[in-house]
Amino acid sequence: MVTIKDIARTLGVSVGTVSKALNGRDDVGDELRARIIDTARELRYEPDPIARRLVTKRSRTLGVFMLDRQGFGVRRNFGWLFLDGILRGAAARDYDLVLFSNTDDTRYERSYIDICRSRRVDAAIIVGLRGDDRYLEDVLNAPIPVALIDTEVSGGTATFVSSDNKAGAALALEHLAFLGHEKVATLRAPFSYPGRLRYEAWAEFAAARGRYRDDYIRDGDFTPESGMAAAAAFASMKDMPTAIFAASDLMAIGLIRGFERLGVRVPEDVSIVGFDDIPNADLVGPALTTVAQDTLGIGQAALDAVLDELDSGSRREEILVAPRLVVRRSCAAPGGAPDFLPEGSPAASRGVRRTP
Amino acid sequence: MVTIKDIARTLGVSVGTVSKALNGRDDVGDELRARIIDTARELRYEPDPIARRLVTKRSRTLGVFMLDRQGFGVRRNFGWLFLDGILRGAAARDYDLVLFSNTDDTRYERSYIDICRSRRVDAAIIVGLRGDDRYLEDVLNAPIPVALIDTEVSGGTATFVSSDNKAGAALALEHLAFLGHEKVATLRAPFSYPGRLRYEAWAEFAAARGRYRDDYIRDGDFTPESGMAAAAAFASMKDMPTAIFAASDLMAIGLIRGFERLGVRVPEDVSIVGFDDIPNADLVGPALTTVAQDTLGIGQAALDAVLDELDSGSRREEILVAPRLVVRRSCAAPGGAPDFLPEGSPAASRGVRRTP
DNA sequence: CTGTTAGCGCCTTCAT
DNA sequence: ATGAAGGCGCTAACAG
Repeated sequence: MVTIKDIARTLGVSVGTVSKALNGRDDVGDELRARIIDTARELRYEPDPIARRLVTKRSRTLGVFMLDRQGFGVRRNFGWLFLDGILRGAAARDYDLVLFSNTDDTRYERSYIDICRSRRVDAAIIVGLRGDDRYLEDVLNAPIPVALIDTEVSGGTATFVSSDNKAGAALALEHLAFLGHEKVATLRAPFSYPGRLRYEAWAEFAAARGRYRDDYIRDGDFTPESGMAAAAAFASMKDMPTAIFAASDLMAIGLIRGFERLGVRVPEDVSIVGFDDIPNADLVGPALTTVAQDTLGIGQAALDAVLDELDSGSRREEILVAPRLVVRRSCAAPGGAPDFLPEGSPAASRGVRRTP
Repeated sequence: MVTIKDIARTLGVSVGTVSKALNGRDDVGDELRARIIDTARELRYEPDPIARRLVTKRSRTLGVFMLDRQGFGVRRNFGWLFLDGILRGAAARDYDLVLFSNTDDTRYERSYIDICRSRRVDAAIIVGLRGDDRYLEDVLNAPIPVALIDTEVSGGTATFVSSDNKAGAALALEHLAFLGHEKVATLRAPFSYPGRLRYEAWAEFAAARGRYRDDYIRDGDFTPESGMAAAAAFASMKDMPTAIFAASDLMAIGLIRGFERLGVRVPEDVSIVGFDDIPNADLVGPALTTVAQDTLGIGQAALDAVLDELDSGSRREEILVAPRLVVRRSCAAPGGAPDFLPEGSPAASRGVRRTP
């Protein structure tokens, strides 16, 4: 490992001068600076980040916490998708990421913020924090910048980042309306915060068109099983809806599987639209039309939020990232005509994406 | 931030003694040690990892590289699933993980090993390294312990960790045989190393039973599209196979979608078995029977490998982790009877798992 | 057993 | 414009 001391010695100057030259300070002669930079390159000098952060007190490192009490892991926890955006943003701004997860309880014994303190990370991004978390207080009063993604809580000194759930639901509902659906039901997930927002959008949309009906509301718990149960319930109605807005893809797929089992065709007999755009949602038969969360954008927004706060001290309360509609094959016009999306669709004008 | 200096001062002892006491060295009086530990706790002292690693030259930190030239990200890159096991193992052994990914090229300008050196990480786990990687040489000659997961290369000083692909394929083929299939084709992916192994298992299995046929081999590239193309090819055969072993789930699902479009029913007319158990493979219709990679076990094995090498200096060349068969609904007996798995199935005796 | 001394590699006053 | 010196927080000899 070559150090500034080495380059100082080979040039017969002092380490202080080398440090200044390398850090672009203006109190060093132009000619000397050039020589210093040259030999630094020749010697393949690399500043030691450890030593630097010991004196600067900043680590250029972020803590990322993937909270996952159910132990779903990368495989089944949507929150991991935000990591793409976080990683991309961190790389762009030259920060390192240290990753924590509480799938087991090993590190759950300490508050996330405590972990941050002991690791000397500059800021934290926490995915999936829940309202009853034992360290909630700590997080909301953290002394470092914190962004919360995919969370049911907000407030405190943290920045709340999420999809614009109501806008996203509106996208789906407008699409169904545009296809000609008037009898649009919802499978909601009222126990969760985003679930409630998505439901509210449905309720407002239905009410605005005079189409609000209590019996077009079913409750699920985000699982495919709850979707299958709801399919049976909807199928047994005398006045069955022609389209269903599910508050999550998993439930939407459950609806599809449930209808399939009952001989109800999707999309010919009933259109289904989901929310999230989970991995491989395009591979279930029929490929799912859904509201895609901009996971990349959310991750990046969270990262930018904490780093901006670090740089400028200015904190954002809340960042809502626009989702977009992904039109695939689980929705059709009520008659059973193939799905289509002509110019002028209200959804299209607000960020629709069409995939084969 | 309270330092050892603080606790030394409040106790009227020297920092050296405090350091020793806190690090469990035996050359310090029991009574003094107790008092030191007590006041350390009272002062809520936290050792500064930065300062420590500057002097010890060890960071208790691992570098994890998710290589992903296609930019698939968490959403579509199977390799991310290994992170669960890596995280779990790291938490258990009290190591931190710093995560890198090359979805963009920002950090791709430097060798992964270089990045490790500059970050002073103790060891590295690299997921998805390819044979034509520009830094291959560097990786194979790394001065720190390295584990390679889900990779086409091996050799050098790195530990190679992967699923036992041939054993996994055999599991699938034995299952098909047990169901009564004699005309078993394969959709292979010969351009990849695991793909070749899976194919070899098919070829050996077929040959051993006198059932090897060139026209039961089709080539794909791991995409659903290649599966759909293969479905068309198989469907047009005069002597169509009754079962197909696909070298990946994505291709298996492509086969299903392709057959669906052609009116060939799965599993009534043809059974499909995949490999990997990608997320939501249980949600495609019909739920996919497949060989599940033990992603958790692989991640943990890789982590243990590098840490063991760090501790003991003993390196493993290769670690093969046993996959298991997951029986779902895409396979049936040739006649079209519902799929079943009675006691005594050869697959069952070697780690089958049945899911609804 | 305990204290003293020297750094680890870098940055930053403060002199010169 | 350059150099010398001190220190970030900790560990590791080496003395006593």
